[in-house]
Amino acid sequence: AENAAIKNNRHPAEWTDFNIEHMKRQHRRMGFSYDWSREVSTCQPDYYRWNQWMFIRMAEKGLAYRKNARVNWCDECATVLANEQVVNGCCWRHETTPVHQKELVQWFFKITAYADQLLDDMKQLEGAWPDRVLAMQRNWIGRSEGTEVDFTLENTNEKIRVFTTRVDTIYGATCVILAPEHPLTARLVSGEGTAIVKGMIEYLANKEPGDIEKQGLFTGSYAINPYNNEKVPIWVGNFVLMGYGTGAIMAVPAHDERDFEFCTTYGIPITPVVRPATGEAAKLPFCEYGIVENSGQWNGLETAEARRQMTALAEKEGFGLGAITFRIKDWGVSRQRYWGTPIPMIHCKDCGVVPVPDDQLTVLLPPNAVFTGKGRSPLAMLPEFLNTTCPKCGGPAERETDTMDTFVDSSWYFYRYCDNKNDKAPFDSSKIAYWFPIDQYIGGVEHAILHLIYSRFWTKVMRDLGLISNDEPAARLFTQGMVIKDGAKMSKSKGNVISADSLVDQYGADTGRLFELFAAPPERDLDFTDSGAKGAYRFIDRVFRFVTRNADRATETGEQTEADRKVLRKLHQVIEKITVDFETRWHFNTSIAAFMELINEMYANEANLSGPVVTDVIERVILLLAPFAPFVCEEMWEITGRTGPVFKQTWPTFDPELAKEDGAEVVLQVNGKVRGRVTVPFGTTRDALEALAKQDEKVQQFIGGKEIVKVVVVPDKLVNIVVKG
RNA sequence: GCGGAGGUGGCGGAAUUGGCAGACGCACUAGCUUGAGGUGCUAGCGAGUUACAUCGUGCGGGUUCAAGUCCCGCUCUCCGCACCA
Repeated sequence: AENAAIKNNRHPAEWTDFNIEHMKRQHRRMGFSYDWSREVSTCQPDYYRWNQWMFIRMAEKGLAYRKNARVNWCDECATVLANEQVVNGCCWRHETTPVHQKELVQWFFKITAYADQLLDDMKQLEGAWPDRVLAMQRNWIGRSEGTEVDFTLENTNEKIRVFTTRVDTIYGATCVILAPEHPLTARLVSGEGTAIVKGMIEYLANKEPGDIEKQGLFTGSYAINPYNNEKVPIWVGNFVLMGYGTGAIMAVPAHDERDFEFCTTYGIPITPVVRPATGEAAKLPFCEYGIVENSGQWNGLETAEARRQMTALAEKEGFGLGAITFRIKDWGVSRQRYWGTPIPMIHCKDCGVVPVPDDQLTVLLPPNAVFTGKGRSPLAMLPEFLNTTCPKCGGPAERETDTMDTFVDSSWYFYRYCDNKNDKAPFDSSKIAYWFPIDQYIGGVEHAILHLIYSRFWTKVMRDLGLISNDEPAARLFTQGMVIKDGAKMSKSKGNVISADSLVDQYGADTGRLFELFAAPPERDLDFTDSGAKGAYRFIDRVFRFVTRNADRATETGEQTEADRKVLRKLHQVIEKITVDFETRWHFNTSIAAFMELINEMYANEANLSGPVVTDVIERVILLLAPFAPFVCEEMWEITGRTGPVFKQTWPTFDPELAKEDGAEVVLQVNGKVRGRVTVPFGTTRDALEALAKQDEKVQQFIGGKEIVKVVVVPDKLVNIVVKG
């Protein structure tokens, strides 16, 4: 079949299946034992075992724990989702299915304990990870420094703790606002109010984030400001988040836009307490920073200083403290799915939650699960899985039926890769010390706050467990762009997907590869166009034609020609360029452009090339193109009588002498404008260049009768004559 | 609103260290080849001009012999987050 294809001069595009078979054959010939039918998967039972082992170690340290929580729930998946897996209020796997809240007992990883480290260690990643990924993580972790202050519920000793970053504006606080879910809300509000609060919660749950209208309800109660003992009304506000800070805020309408909006809506007074610093214009309508006023003993202080001093007072008097709040929450890892690592915990009536002993791992998934897509996890419906005995007391007990989020697998699979046959431990630490951190990690930006934050967390946990010594999983990160079609990200719901299969059917896999690499540098999104793919197809054809019709010229004799020298020079320049592109910046689009220039040069000189040179050039051309279009290169390699697979050959080297141009082309400028050019031997002296420039006819036209102010000479590059008048 | 990345021909993009703007490709135009062309080849292709001068990298300034590249100010586009107190 191979030979028939060549004889019939079949087009490369038709070779796809044929070539896959061919590659397999090559592999067998070379004695590779890779089993093409088997996919590598992280979800192997031995991997479950080490996930479970890790989970138990984390539980021992309090880093894995169980609590009752309001969690995100996707009806489509019939499972819980982590906060990171909620995108625009919808499930990350079902972009149009809104997530809603459910109250459940769930397992969590204490990623919040590492919030500061995740933030601080970004210093190690600066410049080596893309800025936008670091920015997204910083934003997601959401550290903010502020003060917690206790207001007192009027006529009681009960404290209402609020979190603020601007305690310096507390004299301007004209009300305290509670989140609808705040425990105090239920106690202060009764009758009709209860229904209103319930309405607020429902309103929030069903509203797209971004266009939520502020709703408020006066509780009828008042709170005392500990700084000035003034009483302010207590409200409930739908825009106050229970999950952030303390779930209660003080509103300073004069200096905060959101508070202003709320207070003007409900007729709550506005008291300014900050004026602009001297010499600074008032920033309207909100003066955020400046000098404190209307604030008793603090008047005249700069806002930042007031903040420090007032926090210190709160700590001294015991009604508050400096506090750091994070936006990131603990990672909910329980899933009510069948797939995923079973959580290795046992619930005993008497002993509580007991981990499965190490020597009883792996807890395997039962093979006979029934999938209803409803109710409890499939595991909970199987008595043979569910019912067990307590490892501690031997009494009857139930297994945990939740499985782990599959992001657990991806958080450390690359460590297991280094020692994947180890059945004594997750891995041998010395092997990790050899390989880690990963020199270069490549992936999509969509994982910025999912996989890329989880794996950083997991690395720190394993380090603290004494398993590894690196702080970060990957020294460098590269995020590739997406394929865009008709101005939009390819997605099934938009129906604008170009499948790899159809591209392969139409043009062949090499064309698809070459087009993708040529259309844009890899970090950028690339626009798919059919004509662009056609261009790549045409180019491969062009290379193929040249190679096949010059394939058997090796035995020709003859002198080296001028054409030979030209083509060889270009060849060596291009080898250098592609080599450097590969080793440094990965701008394969420019590599391919250079390669195209080489092919153009070969076509232009084809008639005058000598046999030995053209044979030599063809060999290296195939080697150079192979990374971009491997299938057709394997074919050309065989057609031209060469043996062994291309991918086992060594990369061509370049000879700087052959790559060198005959001379330097020097640009002649007058007042920075190009007026001529000369070709000179490399290393021509400054004086000689200046003289040459002044002799140039065109240059003389422009300097004639004018005073030469200055002459700038850059050897081998340019001469710029500056004239006046 | 906050954060990040960008703006170069009709289009995708190149210019890596401040030194010829527009490499390479697509599209387009003309010609050749062909029985035919969804093939191949040759030439042209930023604007303007008969030609030259000239103008030209989002806009306005600046530094420099020289700026797409450096500095200051603005603007628009895309992406992420967003009532985070």
